[in-house]
Amino acid sequence: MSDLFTPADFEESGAGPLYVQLHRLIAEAIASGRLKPGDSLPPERDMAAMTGLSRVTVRKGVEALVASGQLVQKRGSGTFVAPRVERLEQALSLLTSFTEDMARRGRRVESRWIARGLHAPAPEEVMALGLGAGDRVARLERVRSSDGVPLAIERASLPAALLPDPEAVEASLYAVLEARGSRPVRAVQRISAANLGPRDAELLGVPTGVAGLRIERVSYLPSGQVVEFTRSLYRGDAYDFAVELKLAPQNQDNAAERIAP
Amino acid sequence: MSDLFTPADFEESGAGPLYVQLHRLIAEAIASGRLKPGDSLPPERDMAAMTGLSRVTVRKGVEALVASGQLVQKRGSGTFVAPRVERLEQALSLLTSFTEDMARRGRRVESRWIARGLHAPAPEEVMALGLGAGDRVARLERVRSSDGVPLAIERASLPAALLPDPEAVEASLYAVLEARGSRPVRAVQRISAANLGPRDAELLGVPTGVAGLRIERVSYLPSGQVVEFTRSLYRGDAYDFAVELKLAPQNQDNAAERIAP
DNA sequence: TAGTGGTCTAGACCACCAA
DNA sequence: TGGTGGTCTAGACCACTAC
Repeated sequence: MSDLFTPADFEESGAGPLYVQLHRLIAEAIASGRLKPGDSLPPERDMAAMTGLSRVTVRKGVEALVASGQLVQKRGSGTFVAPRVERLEQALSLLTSFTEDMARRGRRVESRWIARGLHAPAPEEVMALGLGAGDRVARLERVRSSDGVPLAIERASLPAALLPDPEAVEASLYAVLEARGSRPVRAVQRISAANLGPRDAELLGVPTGVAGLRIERVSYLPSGQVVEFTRSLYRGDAYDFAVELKLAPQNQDNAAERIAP
Repeated sequence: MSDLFTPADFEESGAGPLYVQLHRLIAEAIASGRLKPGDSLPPERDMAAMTGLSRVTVRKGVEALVASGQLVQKRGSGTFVAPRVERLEQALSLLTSFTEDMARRGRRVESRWIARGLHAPAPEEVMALGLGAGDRVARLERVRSSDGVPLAIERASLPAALLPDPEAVEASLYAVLEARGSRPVRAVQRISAANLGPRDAELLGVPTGVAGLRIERVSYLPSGQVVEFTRSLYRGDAYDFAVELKLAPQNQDNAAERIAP
């Protein structure tokens, strides 16, 4: 490992800014398997000496690899190749709760509550939930983990009429809704990607800037009333969403047209 | 705008590293509307003087906002609040091509070809396409844009038997497949998020590290043969995928079980 | 040409971890 | 206690843009 960055190697490593060259050198070492998960990199000061760069430049070269989750830095300890994270796959075409979904594949689910209570609704919530004047909203915010690994942040808003006592929700929101006879039967989700901000990244235990999957879900009762408006952030490196597509039908009365006319 | 960063403001701006404080200050100014799209920030050297920080620290504070697309930096010109990018929404439950999808909402589509040809398959392609010994693979790599804005990178692999002449593909791959009588009727997609590497970021005209939506699609003929194996990267800030969910049925023979048993 | 962001340096101090 | 990463500085040169 100490022969990773001889000054000679570094000279030949191609064009571009020095920190990009270093980034490429390390990324290739990981991709080729010369650096394996759990391996440690030389200390930053050593890498600087070996390459002839300043420590600031070395850190800049390493930065993107840390941000993308390929390297892990531990203060006081060192820089390591990240362990392989097992990707979980979730089927997108079914309306299930996180708890149910994990249970189905035999995983324990832990929830850490960040906030739980009744509030005056934000304008966004009034819109999404179709609230009237004076209506209150139940908010649930928690970090979902499986086997000790944080996987997602979930921020749910429901009309207080449907969930007057948010404190009653323990593991599964849908279980509580089911008991109250207001389990949703239909939902529309929007999926996009975003870099995690400092707060969200800390909640998920990853560096700021890592790519996350952002999912907005609006769920409906059979009557058409909105049950929940949930914004979730999943770790991009730990989650896959899978969906099956069918050939676009010619008739106009299908789900897609309702979603994106 | 020049009163954004008085030393006084900065003193009160709370705890944490200095660059985080600066980041928060700017982020709040954008969120609150005090900084609007198109507005310019003071030059880095000026911000350093106004806050009492070094320029390196100012750059570090701005960095995350540039990576997440909220700010745009132009060498020789300045730092600006990013224009609002109109988010496009794509329905996930239908099997349509990019070209058809855009046409349906009245948008022009441009494709820039990066590569197009017949090759010996990579192991990954042999697996996904179910190729036999000696089979060749047609590869199509292009950047998809709409109204001049790059939206996605598309890397498609097909059995050469189904597409012996990749050069024949112009705008729509599915149109060519349709003409050859081998248009897919079913597909399975996997969606995740990833930070864009330098190469992909450059193709999409965004900074390295921005969050992108990564989509892997495998499409099938009615016979069950695989038609295409496509890996796409969408700009996370420009694309939403929408999908409608239904209540999970109790029977075991449904799409989700086939996708994620 | 003057001003901007992009890169890079040498050196410093701190917080944290492991022996 | 010694070594690690985390933060920060003052100053330099370059490439590019706008005038």
